[in-house]
Amino acid sequence: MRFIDNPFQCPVTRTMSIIGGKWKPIILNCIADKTIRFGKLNQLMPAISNKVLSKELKDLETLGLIERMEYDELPPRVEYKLTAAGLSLMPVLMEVANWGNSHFAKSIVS
Amino acid sequence: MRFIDNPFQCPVTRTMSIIGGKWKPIILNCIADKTIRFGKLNQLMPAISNKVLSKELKDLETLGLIERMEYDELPPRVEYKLTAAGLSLMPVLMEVANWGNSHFAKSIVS
DNA sequence: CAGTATCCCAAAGGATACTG
DNA sequence: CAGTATCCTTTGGGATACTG
Repeated sequence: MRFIDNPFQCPVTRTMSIIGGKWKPIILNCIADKTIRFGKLNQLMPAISNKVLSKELKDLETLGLIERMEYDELPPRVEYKLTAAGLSLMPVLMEVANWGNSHFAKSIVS
Repeated sequence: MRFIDNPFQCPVTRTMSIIGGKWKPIILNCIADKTIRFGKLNQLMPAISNKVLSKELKDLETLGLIERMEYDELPPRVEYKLTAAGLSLMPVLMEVANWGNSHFAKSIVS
């Protein structure tokens, strides 16, 4: 129980540091089982700023949850997709979503 | 898929706003199936400041995840325990922890 | 098209001292 | 004992303009 001294040794906290941000779960959900381009992601999430989207994608790549594929074309093309690790997160996100739905269903706008 | 415009309509994001903080999952875990006093929690988590602990507890109470019981004694005694909703979160936290353990096991100090 | 660069703001969290 | 009050630093995120 050492994480009581240092929360970042707690597996929950470490996972949260990955998916706990405002946009990361949504980005993962937008990628899902597709390969998708930067611009398409931006279009799916009009409220995210350019800077934040690119930073989040970098984070996710560094964590090994998504793969970035750059094609040598003009205009440039970059595609993202989930890695096996990224895919393995999806069921966890579903559990989290299920809890959110069953306990705060009133405020949902679908 | 409206949450793409407003992440707080996303059930994952809403759940994260509850358990995504630095301390809330740890607090819930420290309470677990016990009733526990403020001072005891502070002692279990020496790294959390007084102010933050009391704020987090208030948040969790407002959310209906814990119950606060105040006894009219001197010195004062206050005890906290999980509500049914709070308990229902524990399996979700376990899933999250399991993922964290299986994907980042190297950095764990137990 | 897929980003950077720059500047800015709000919110989270922390340290310390104090109180009914 | 169980908190408040005050002040401060850090972090996350956003707006906008620019570029290879």
